[in-house]
Amino acid sequence: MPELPEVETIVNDLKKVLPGLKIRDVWTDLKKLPKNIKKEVVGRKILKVERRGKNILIHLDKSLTLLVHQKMTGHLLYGKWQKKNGAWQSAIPGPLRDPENRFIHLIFFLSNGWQLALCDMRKFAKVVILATEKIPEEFRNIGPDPFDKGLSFVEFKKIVRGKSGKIKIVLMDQSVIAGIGNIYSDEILWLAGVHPLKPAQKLKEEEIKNIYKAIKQILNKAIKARGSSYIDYRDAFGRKGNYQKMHYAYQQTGKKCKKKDNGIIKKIRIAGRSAHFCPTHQKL
DNA sequence: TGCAGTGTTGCTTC
DNA sequence: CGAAGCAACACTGC
Repeated sequence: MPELPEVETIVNDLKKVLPGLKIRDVWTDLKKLPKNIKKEVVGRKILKVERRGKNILIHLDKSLTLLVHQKMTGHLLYGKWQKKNGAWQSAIPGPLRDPENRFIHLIFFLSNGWQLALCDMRKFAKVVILATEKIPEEFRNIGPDPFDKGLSFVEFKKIVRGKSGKIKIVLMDQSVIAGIGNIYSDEILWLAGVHPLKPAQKLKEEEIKNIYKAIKQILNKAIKARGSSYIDYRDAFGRKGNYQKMHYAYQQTGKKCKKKDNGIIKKIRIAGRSAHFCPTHQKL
């Protein structure tokens, strides 16, 4: 489930290999992909790769941008594949042959003989080509990045206090702050010591401050660990991340709280999704 | 064996 | 208007 740390990892990987290459051809079996994609991108040169929230932007020449949102099970891979018995198989041994990397649904063939592929078991990912100038409009509903210099505590407090609803839901709201999903909202609230069901408007100044600090601490730690590979996530070279080994709360149901407060991690459902927390130090 | 669980986003419904 | 539910989809595990 690629959230900010996973997208950041993939984007950093792709930054090392893609710029300067040209797209020579495109293959896909996705039905809902815009039909013009192939026509638009073939012959284009890749200039720059960047992240916006959980979105990946691949800037091309002729003022075009390829926008990829990996949604739940999508991840971009850089490698070489060949068709064998009707299925794409990695031509290179190693992590790309991990079974989680076998759901190849889109391939960009590059000018150096390598390929950029979208692996996406559930085919939820969004891939669109748009004029670079349309990006602000595309992202009109996306909030600041947690690492934006402009996002001071005062600003963050104002945003959070202005939202109704439970704090976990507010943290996952991409229009509030961009990049946090189910895994990291659990992790952030555990570290901040705030109950996921607490209404955002009822948070004390100190609690908001703890959340504000926890966001950066958790996300930085997860980026260093190259993201969470709870199930399917892999980096651009097909390798697992390591943050799932350090989870405090997410999927830790029944385990002892790592704060050593005798709490046992509990799992509840909030708005149809799982939430994990320690009832001892995360009080309502 | 069949069905619940897995989570992101946007759309629909109330 | 806001909150809740669901569809898009495929595979795993109980």
